[in-house]
Amino acid sequence: MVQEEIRRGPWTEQEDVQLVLCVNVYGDRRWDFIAKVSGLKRTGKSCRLRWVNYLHPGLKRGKMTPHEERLVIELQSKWGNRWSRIARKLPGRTDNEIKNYWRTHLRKTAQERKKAATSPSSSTSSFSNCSSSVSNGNSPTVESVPISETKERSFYDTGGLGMLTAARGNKTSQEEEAMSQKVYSMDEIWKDIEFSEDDVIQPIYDGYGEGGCNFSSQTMASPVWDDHPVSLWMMDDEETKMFPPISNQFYSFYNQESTIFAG
DNA sequence: AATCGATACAACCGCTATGGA
DNA sequence: CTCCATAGCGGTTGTATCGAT
Repeated sequence: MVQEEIRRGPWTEQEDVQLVLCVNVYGDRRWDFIAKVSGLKRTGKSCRLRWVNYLHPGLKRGKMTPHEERLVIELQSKWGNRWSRIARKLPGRTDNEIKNYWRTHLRKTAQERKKAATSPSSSTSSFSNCSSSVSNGNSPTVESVPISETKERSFYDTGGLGMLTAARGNKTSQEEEAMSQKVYSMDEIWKDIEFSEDDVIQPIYDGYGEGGCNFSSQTMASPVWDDHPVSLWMMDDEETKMFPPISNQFYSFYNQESTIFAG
């Protein structure tokens, strides 16, 4: 048996759409199955991660608000590095995002502290505005983290998937220009999917996106299960083969959208 | 204009928890 | 009870981008 090559690295738009379609149809469980029927040469694990951290419609785009920052700091001090737990308190934020955020600030803070230690005169430094409750055994050395002094660009601010797309390939200037005019965000993808599959499956999501990011982790796809209690998961390998990879369906969708994706 | 370091984010890896056979 | 498959979690790494020099 020849092991099929597993793809790694950054996801392409095509893969993203394929995955979204699959999850839309089959739900966000059984990732190995999804990986198989989707035709994606990815592991189930990879699919899940991509979905959870990037494609989930409830994800909030944009940089952390001061309130969120404060919350992260407080919860981290309370619970330590229980990122998934912390993430549950921040609707629309993923554990990965919070983890990365914390790591960045942790490093920043460590540097600041180091600096402060070497120059006593600046010991009060810039952290005086931080939550006072921080600092217990859980968090390594951080006592506080600067809140909202972020001048950094925001990945999501600039178009999320669209920006990723622009960043990913070696686009020609024409393509980049087109991209800048037509940023194809996940929200739009979802709208398109809802539209194009309207008669195939009930839209699972309602009220996603900016402002409506009240997703509780189970909102996604579960309706599919509710509607199909004797689920597709009961297929064995043979049955799986009878399920054409979703990519076939995908291509019809993809073709419709090709002008957007391919320019 | 080129280079380099810092930053932010995506993705992977390894381990653990959980549930079903 | 044990074994196995799968999902989930936390840590780590890779890389694109930006700003400073």
